Amino acid sequence: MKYSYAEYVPLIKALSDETRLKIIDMLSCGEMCACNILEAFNITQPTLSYHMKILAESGLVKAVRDGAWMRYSLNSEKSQELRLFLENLTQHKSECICDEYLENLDVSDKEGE
Amino acid sequence: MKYSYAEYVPLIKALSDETRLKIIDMLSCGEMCACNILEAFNITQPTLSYHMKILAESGLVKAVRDGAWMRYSLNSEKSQELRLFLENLTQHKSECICDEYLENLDVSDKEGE
DNA sequence: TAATTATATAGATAAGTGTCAATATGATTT
DNA sequence: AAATCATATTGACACTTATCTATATAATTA
Repeated sequence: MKYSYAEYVPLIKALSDETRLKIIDMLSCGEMCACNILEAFNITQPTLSYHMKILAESGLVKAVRDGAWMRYSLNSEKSQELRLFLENLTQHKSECICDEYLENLDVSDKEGE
Repeated sequence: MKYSYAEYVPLIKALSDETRLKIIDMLSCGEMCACNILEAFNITQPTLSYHMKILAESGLVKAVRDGAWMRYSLNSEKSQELRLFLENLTQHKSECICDEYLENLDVSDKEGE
């Protein structure tokens, strides 16, 4: 595997918070507006807005303005992409990042020595 | 889905760092000792030790002392467990967390109102 | 036993995160 | 136009994170 790690970090970070995991789970049932989601949590409206921004910027959640409301929904392509990344990452590979690391030590994190 | 969100947060946090993603990728090729992993990165030994502790405590990585060395390997059961959790989380569900949230509002985060 | 090698811990620090209250913006309704 | 409703932004704050240097521990070798 190669060069895509950093790309997935914001995606994974977006999922590394309990509140956001619950929001994702709620959205898996279908589209919801912010006010509906807010009802389900003991957090303030600005805090929810903060979490929704992180989820939307990660690409996991689609955000569409509908008049005064924001309609949020899951981007299932993105979540599948993440699952595939994780599968590939953890899967046993014969062609391996270690080859580069250990043979010529010439990869991003370890520059010319 | 229910009550397991918090349990998965440390697991996901463990993956939310580029260095640790690369370590996981290296370990997907097979068992390695800390000194071998260290060679591949521009970080100090204590920093690697810190990352390995997070990975080991998350359960994603098995750590075994072998004399002076630490032998690290992937716990593929754990990574599969995570992938299944994510699949379940993002999958469309008819029986939904929202039912509880929106009908009786009586779940962990939102106590009695 | 002394030196060396491999790893862990402690303490410091800069940057990032999640939360809130206060306020702003933007859309709808009266 | 004014009031209201839905959402976003700002600034503050406590807490967490990733990193380092210095040092400790633990195992191996000379």
